[in-house]
Amino acid sequence: MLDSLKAGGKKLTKPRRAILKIFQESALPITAAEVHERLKRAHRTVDLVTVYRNLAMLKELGMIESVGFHEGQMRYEVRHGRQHHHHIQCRGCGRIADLMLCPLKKLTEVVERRTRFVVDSHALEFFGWCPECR
Amino acid sequence: MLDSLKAGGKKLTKPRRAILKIFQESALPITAAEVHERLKRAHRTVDLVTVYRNLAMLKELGMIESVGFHEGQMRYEVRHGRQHHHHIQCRGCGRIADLMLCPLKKLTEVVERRTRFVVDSHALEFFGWCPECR
DNA sequence: GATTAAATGCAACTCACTTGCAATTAGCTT
DNA sequence: AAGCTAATTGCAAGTGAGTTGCATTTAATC
Repeated sequence: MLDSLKAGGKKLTKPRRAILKIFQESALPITAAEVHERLKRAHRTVDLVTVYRNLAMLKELGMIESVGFHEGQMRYEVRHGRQHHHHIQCRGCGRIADLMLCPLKKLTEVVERRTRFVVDSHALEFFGWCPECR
Repeated sequence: MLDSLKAGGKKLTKPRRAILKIFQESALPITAAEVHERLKRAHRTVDLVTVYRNLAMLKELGMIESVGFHEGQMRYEVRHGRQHHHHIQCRGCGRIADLMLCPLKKLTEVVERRTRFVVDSHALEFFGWCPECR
C-alpha cells in the first residue's frame, strides 16, 4: 500500500503517516475537518491545510476515493482492498452506510452507446431515513 | 405551473418571473451564477442573492431540482413536464448531457431491504469524455 | 553527515452561499 | 383607486470549505 507513495516520489512524513492511519481505521467516508479533528484527538495535530494537500495527493495516487453527498463538503475513504461500492445517507442524522453493490456495468454500455461519451466513472448515492430517524 | 407559487403563498415578482423564464429556456442544469449572468444578458439584472433565494424557494416548491457534479457549486433544472432522469458530464469541457433513463426502481427495494433505511431519493451522475474531448 | 526535493505550517485569499436589515412591491381589501 | 401588509428585494457583511504563496522543516538519498 505504501508502495504507491514511493512510486509517486512521495515521502512518508509523520503527518502523512498519521493521516493514513486515520483512514485505515475509518470504514466510512469522512471529511477533511473530521480527519483534522481525529488527528487532534489522537495527539497528532496536523494543520488543516496539510490534511487538504494530503487528501488531494492520496486521491491522485488512487489510495483514497472521494464521495460527495452535496453537503457542501467532500468525504474520503480508503480504497485499499475494498471493492467498488456506493452509499446511503440518512436525511435525519446524516449517518452513512455502505451499500456493497453496483448495478451499473451494463448501464454504462447503454450510456456510452446513447451519448457517444466514453464513460470513465459514475457517482451513485441514496438518501433516505435510517431506522432511528424514520 | 404558476399555481404552485400561489399555493405556496408566493408572489410573482418581476425578478422571479425572469428567473422562471430562464429555466423554461434552459434544458440542461445551470448554476446560480449562470442564471444570474443570463438575467443580466437579457437586461433583467437581478441580484445574485435574489437568485439564490429563489432557487431555494423553487426547489422547496418542487418546481426545480438540484443536481450536483461535485464542481463546488450546485446546478438546477426545471422539473415541470420532464420525467425523472440523470446526467453525464464531460471531464474535459464540463459539458452536460441528459440521460433519459433510470435503472434504480428495483435496486431501491434491495437497498431498503438490506439497510432498513427508507429510501427517499438518489443521485446518479456519469462522468467521461465527450466526442469532442475524447 | 551533507544535500535537496518534497512537505509542512502559517497567513492571507477565493469562491459559493447565507444572513441581517432597511426599502420596495405584489396582491389583497375596502 | 388608494391603503395595507406580508413577501420580496438589494446591499453589505458574514460563513465555511477549500486554495495559494512563502519561508521553514524534514525524509530520503548521496
